[in-house]
Amino acid sequence: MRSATRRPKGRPPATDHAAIERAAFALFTERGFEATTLDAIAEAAGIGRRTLLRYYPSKNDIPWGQFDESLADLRASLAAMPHDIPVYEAVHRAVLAFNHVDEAAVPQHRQRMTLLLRTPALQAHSALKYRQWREVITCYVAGRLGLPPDALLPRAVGNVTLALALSAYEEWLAHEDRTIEECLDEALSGLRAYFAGAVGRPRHARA
Amino acid sequence: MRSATRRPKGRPPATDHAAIERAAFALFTERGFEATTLDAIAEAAGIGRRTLLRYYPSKNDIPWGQFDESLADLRASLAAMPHDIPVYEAVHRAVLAFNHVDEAAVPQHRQRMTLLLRTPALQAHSALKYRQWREVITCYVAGRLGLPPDALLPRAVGNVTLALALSAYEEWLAHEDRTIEECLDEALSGLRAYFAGAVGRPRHARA
DNA sequence: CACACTAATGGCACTGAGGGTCAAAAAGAA
DNA sequence: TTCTTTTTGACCCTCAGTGCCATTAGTGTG
Repeated sequence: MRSATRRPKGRPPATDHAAIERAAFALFTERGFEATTLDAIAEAAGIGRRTLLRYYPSKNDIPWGQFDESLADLRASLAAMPHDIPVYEAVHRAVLAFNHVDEAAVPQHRQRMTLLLRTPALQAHSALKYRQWREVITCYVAGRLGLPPDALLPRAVGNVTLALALSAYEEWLAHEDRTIEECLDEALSGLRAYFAGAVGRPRHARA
Repeated sequence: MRSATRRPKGRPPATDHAAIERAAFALFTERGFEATTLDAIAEAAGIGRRTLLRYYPSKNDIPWGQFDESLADLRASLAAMPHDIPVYEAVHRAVLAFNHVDEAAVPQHRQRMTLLLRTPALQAHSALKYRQWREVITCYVAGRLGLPPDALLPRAVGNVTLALALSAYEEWLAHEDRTIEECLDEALSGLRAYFAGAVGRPRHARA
């Protein structure tokens, strides 16, 4: 049963991230995030509190799971984009691909994102996670435009792309029947119209 | 000397927000934000720690000062915008006005924004402040478009406008010689070009 | 002047997050 | 068995934030 990737040397881990997250999410949904203490999570996962804090640098990082590792996918996806499409198109496609989840995993993803987007402590902490995500976008855009990554435009595109993605996620959470892809598309096209000035002289509708 | 707005009743306050912020910023710049404890700030301000936490709900709120109150200005500024200009133009003008600071106050503003934008704990906490700021934009846009405030487009505009403002601030902080107005203008126009697809086939520049 | 009344203060105790240190536990290797 | 390696978890500490409550410093009244 334990043939694959044979154990290297010392004492084997008592648990893994998946098990901890299962225990943690059960408690979060039961009592809420803030009301769940690290002690409670550790006990539910059958480990010590100190060990729990070795698996995750902070309580706030638990709902994010292995997010940091997944950023490599986003980077790779961007790198694989053809060079003959507009930058915004490449970015949009990569964001769509990055946020695709299998049908079966949708309920878990909804639960996770609900927690992340509706819990104040996590809304705050997430800013630190988003920063890394934005950097991936920013670096790609800077590369495509031949600008340094700390130039205004690439950074603005990184910030704005994140803003769009979060808007789409909020919409997705509020409407059970929608897909993330739909929401992302709508957010992008709506914003393009907004910036083109094609939206916002509604002298006709209402009053 | 104490004629204006005579004291109402009970024990007079031992300090005020301005005095606390002065003491706090001195310590923040001296030792850094994280390394400054609430006890140290309270002592420097000549008050008890418990009292300090009545003036500010948390340590993270100190650098933000009276931000919440200033949101009323943003709201008013938007409400006063003419209805015959595109929504994005109205929003842009209001954001410019909101972020205008007097020449004399620029150094303090730089110091405050540096702290807010470059301190991880504050980057995180600021997300909660930004939320209220975004809501003001979102509600205005929703009103102009005849949509509910929780519709996708108004929310996206709120998120994106914040993203632009933050990008401009980062640029402003990195370049002593620039004004916030310039940076905001450049961010907005750059993004309009980006979304128009007018940017990003730089087959001519370099290689 | 003494006595209420009122609002701000600040001390005390408590919880919970997070980190540093280190001895014990549990595996493989010699 | 013994050595080596890695994880574990106990113990102790600091600091943010909260509830509670007696104290203090003013104002207003008899």
